[in-house]
Amino acid sequence: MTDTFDYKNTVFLPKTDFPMRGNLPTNEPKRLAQWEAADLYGQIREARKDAPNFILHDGPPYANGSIHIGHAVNKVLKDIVVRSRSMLGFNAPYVPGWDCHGLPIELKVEEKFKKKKIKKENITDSEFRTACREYAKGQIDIQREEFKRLGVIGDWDNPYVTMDYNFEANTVREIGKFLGNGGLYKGAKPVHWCVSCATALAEAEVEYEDHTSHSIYVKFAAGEDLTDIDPALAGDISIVIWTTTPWTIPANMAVSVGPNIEYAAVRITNAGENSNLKVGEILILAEDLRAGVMEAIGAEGDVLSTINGSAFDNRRFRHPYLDQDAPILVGDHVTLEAGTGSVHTAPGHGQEDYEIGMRYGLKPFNPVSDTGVFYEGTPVVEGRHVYQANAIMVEHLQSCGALLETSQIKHSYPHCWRCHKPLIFRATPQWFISMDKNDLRQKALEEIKKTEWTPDWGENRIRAMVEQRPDWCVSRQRNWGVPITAIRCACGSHKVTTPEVVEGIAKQVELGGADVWFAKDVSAFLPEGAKCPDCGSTEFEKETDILDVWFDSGSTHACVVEQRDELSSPADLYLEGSDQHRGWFQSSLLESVGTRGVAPFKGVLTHGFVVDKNGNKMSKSKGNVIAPQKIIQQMGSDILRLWIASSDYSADIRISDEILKQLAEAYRRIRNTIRFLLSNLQGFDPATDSVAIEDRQPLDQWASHRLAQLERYVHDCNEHYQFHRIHQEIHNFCSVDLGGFYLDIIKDRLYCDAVNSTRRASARATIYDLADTLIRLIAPVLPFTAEEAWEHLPGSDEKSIHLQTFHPVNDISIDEKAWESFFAIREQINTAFDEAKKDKVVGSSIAASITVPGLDQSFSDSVGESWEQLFIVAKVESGDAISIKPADGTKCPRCWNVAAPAQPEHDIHNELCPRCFEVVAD
RNA sequence: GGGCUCGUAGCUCAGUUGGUUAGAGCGCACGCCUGAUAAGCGUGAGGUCGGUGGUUCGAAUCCACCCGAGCCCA
Repeated sequence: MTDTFDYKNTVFLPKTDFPMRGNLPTNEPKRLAQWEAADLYGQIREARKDAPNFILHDGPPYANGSIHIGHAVNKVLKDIVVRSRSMLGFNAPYVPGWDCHGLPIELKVEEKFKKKKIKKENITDSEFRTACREYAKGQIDIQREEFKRLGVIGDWDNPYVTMDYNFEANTVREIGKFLGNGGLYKGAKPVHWCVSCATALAEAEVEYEDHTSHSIYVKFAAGEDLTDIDPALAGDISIVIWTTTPWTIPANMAVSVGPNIEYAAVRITNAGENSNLKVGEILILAEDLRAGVMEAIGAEGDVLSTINGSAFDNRRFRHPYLDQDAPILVGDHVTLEAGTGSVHTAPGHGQEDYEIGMRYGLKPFNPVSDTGVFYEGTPVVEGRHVYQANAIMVEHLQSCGALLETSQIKHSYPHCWRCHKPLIFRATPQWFISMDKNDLRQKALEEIKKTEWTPDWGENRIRAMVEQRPDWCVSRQRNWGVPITAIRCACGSHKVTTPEVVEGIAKQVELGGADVWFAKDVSAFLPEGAKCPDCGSTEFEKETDILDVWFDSGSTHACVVEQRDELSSPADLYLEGSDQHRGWFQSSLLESVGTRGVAPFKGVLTHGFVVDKNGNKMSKSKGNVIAPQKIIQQMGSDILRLWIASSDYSADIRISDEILKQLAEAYRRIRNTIRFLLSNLQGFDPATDSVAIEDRQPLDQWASHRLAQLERYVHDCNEHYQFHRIHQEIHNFCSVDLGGFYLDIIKDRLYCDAVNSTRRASARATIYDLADTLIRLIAPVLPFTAEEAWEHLPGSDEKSIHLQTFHPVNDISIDEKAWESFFAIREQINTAFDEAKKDKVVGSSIAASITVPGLDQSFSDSVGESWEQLFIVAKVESGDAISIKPADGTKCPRCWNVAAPAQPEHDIHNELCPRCFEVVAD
């Protein structure tokens, strides 16, 4: 009889509908649809409406192209912040946004017209802008779906969009504030200029790439007697400059030398093959660079004398071929890194040249047009393009006797971020936001100090940048953007553009978009009979430049955070990649400080960039790009999110197939642990079946204590944005504390004890806590999985897990020392078991009898478990050493423990152990 | 070239104010179980803490330089 009695049905084996495999790629979209149908985001807002705000303000991605892995990292980190703050009890609305204006979209739209064979001349600016608007809208729709698929929760139906009329109107108001307070001025400065795109570029739009340039050494002859400086300076004297931009020679205005540099007067003794050198003439060179220069120009000479650079201050030298002076300027920007120690200075074509030129009263002279062609009347290069002018200039300088040497040099050179053509520096009329007017720089630095930077080195980084940065050039000579709505009088004054006028313009933009500025006559924006406050004229013109897109996005605190009811300013957190110290963090800071005197954020969090397994950046050419779409399709968003959460974002974040595989394994571990917990909660009702921690079995108290520790740890990590520690700790907890110990031991109770036994009830109550807490803790990182598990948790709120909060676990103190020594013995026993099993002494430990030295019976008593239970063996005896042998006795056919049967004479249940006999015989 | 940052086992991460033979999990190898089973458990092997020099009784931890990588700038 006993052979055939099936005890399996009397054992409470785990059972659950929560599947072992997540099947994420197919299940996640369904879950998204369910959340959307239920308006989960709206539900959360309603649930948290009275809670304190936590405002994470979204930095707008540029509305162009599909999202890449960097977008995914950024948006998921934001989402984890938003979800965790919500579960910490905050009201954390998330309003995503997009940056819509700017050159990249213009270029895309131009391409589209080109493909349709429509010439630029045949479309109006207005039509073009409409096309840009449509294109941006399409891009937003693409990215929105991709972001949603990542599980990012937010107000996707009402995002902010920088091309919305309201946003544009508020941008007009913001730039108007700078105009009103004098922070905005029109000047001419050399700016990075792309002659191909015919526009000025912001620093953020410049990329450095290798470029081969002409390197030239050029003589500038003395234009006056210099013997008062040093008697050696008699005869045929020249100062030698070195430059890699020969095309700027037509705009040369001066030669700069260093104040702390010694210059040698070198008399040529051997001119070698150099046709533009004569024996006896004297060259002025930095002494430290003399040897190298002499070798380069193929000549030999004697040093007659050395003279400090400052001695040449303002002395007259002559342009190599134009009938004009090139005075000597003394400046600290001159270095001995390369060249001759004397620097060709063209204030219209270089930042440093401009600055020193200003000090000496030299105007920035620029003979180059928007498209890079030299203006009419420019000697030698008139009508030629700057790209061609290098060769022309080299030839001309050679023929006029000024060129000493020319060669090719490969170096890093600024290029346009869009068309990748080499840039030039070109002085043009531009609008600037002054860093010093109204103490903008100083105030910004003070606000930086008040902001909480995560990681903390972010503060140093942005401070150094703000300390050094030049005035902010906010002009763009393009179409697709918010106009700088200044009205100019012929006298150059913009004073007619009063705050009232700006507000009137903004009102019109609200109704018709920024297009109205271009569409209407200037009179539409001025009051009747407006007169220039400076000259009394009544003739005005509209400025035509548009704003740098960084100004748009820098204004989001004003156009979004201050505008929307659910948000509040300043935001609690801005969270972006570390490149934004120079980008959005800075433009937002400067805009806000310049208009409101305070930073728009209380805290700033930055993350690193995604790199491949070797730590190298991802690029198409290297073929090491990993697309988020592919990961989602193959593994699911929760895996992608787990990767992001598990990475320490304060440095670069690595990704590879191996790393993803590892995360998939980790996911499985967490999922299966939760599954096991759920499977042992059949019929459990937390309302009636919970057990107070004081009343639980000591072993269960241990598990509860560990859970409480974990919960506190995760809580703390969430507060401090230390997400990777959360994953590490949860995973460890599942593997070591639960799988490797606790769950293994309580299986006996769960499966075999009587349904209503105290010990089983205690374990089930603990398991419920474990499941409930683990599901909450993973929810911000694994929103899909958490929701699915939540549905399977008995007695859980019918509302989404994402409406819940974290809650502390009741804790109870345990004897940590005693547990430590227990685990130490356990480890030794496990090692012994491993050998015993390999030697085939025993198979499973449950059928083994062991001896253990120095057992502390009081521990076993205090834990309320027998040693047999704790070690999961048949018999434990005290002995001199650890030994293992097969256990004597009968294997209970129900619980598989080896023991003496309770009723060997029983008709049916003659092999059952006492516990099982009681349960089965009832 | 400059500023900031990073470099601990194959992978992801710990490592408190410098102090005993540098930790965890995963992966791997070798076993066990077959009542978490396209699961679960155990044991084990892996590191001259990027390199070199220095400070110190003592350095993964402090300093200098170098190498590699990233972001930003020139």
